[in-house]
Amino acid sequence: MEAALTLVGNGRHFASLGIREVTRQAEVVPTSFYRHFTNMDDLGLQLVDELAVVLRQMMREARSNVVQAEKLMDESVAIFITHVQANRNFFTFMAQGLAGESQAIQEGIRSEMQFFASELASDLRRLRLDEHLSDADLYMTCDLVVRTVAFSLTDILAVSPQDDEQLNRIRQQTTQFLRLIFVGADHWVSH
Amino acid sequence: MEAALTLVGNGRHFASLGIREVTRQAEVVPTSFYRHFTNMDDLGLQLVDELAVVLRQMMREARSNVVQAEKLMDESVAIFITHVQANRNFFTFMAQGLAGESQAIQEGIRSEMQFFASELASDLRRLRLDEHLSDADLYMTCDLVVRTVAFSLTDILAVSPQDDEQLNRIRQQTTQFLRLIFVGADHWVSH
DNA sequence: CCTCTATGTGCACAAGTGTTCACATCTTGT
DNA sequence: ACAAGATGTGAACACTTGTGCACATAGAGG
Repeated sequence: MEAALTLVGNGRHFASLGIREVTRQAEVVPTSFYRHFTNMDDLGLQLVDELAVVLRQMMREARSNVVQAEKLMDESVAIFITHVQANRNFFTFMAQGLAGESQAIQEGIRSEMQFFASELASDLRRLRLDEHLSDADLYMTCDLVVRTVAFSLTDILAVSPQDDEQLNRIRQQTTQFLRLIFVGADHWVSH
Repeated sequence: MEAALTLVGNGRHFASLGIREVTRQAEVVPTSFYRHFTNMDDLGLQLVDELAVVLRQMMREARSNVVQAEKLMDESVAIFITHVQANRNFFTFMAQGLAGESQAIQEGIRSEMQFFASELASDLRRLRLDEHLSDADLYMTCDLVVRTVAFSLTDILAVSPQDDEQLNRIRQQTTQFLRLIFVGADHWVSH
């Protein structure tokens, strides 16, 4: 799995990886592959499971680090970018999987994002923000937030990890997006 | 190119396609491939060029069909979904390319989206909507709109083309997203 | 009509691929 | 210490792959 991630991080697309290629990178004989996975899709699915762990760690850190609502967005986005940098290959795999060729992997990532959105909604409720929103409208807002951040993933991955200037631009842009969404949520009237 | 699109529409990922595979689908001998392209990346780039045409057609249709600002969003989203259905393979290719393995293809699609966003900004200016927004803020809003719609692409492509119920749900959801964004834009204060 | 260019073909080759099987080795619980 | 299960190995197989070459054909402009 680590070998596959390395290849993905090296510019390859997961869908184009072969068994022999992965085992070569893992410095293991091709036959060994079958001791752990039945095919590449299987490996991908297990990667999704590990991705879930990475995302939850990130969520935990965001929860404990965000103190006041004022800087909520700036800090969350900053934490997101930090985690993407620290797990670049994982997040590359995630970005690829969103439109990948395995429907199962796609669903896995998608459901992980939904989970993230509902957790975010709970958190906002707990912080007593956006109290005028119905549950459905709050969830919709969070869904849009998660999508926006997920999309900015492709921006982050497209620039070199050392290019702090560009990263800063992306960070500000993403924060602006979220700000815009929450201004919308503040003035939202259901119907 | 058509053969490649067919394979992509059949569930394959563009990055995993081989020359022989494509020529087989095109009912042509592998050697013929080299008469038109130097490698698969080259083919992909030409697909991006054609994608640009498809997108511009869609934009043109949206411009001519949207009459009053009231139903602007509903109609635009509806047109988008119609075009995705009519060019499913093209849009699947686009969704894949956003996190694909060819950096050139990625940039092509990305720049196409930017172009779309700036055209949208011009249109809104022309319709005298959101006049209180600075150019930069208006562009940011349009960028977010384009990203949101692009993301909903993955939703559309994930459901069967005949599943009208799900498609309707996606249509409504996307429209809600846009509505939320524009409510935000309405109350946006620059700083 | 005839030539030139674009496109398609058949064949060949070396290299890479997924998967199998029988056999070796390591790790772990008792 | 030892049995058992998990993991790794090497050789082998039938295919598929990308790409090069010499040759055929078709269509268009003079």
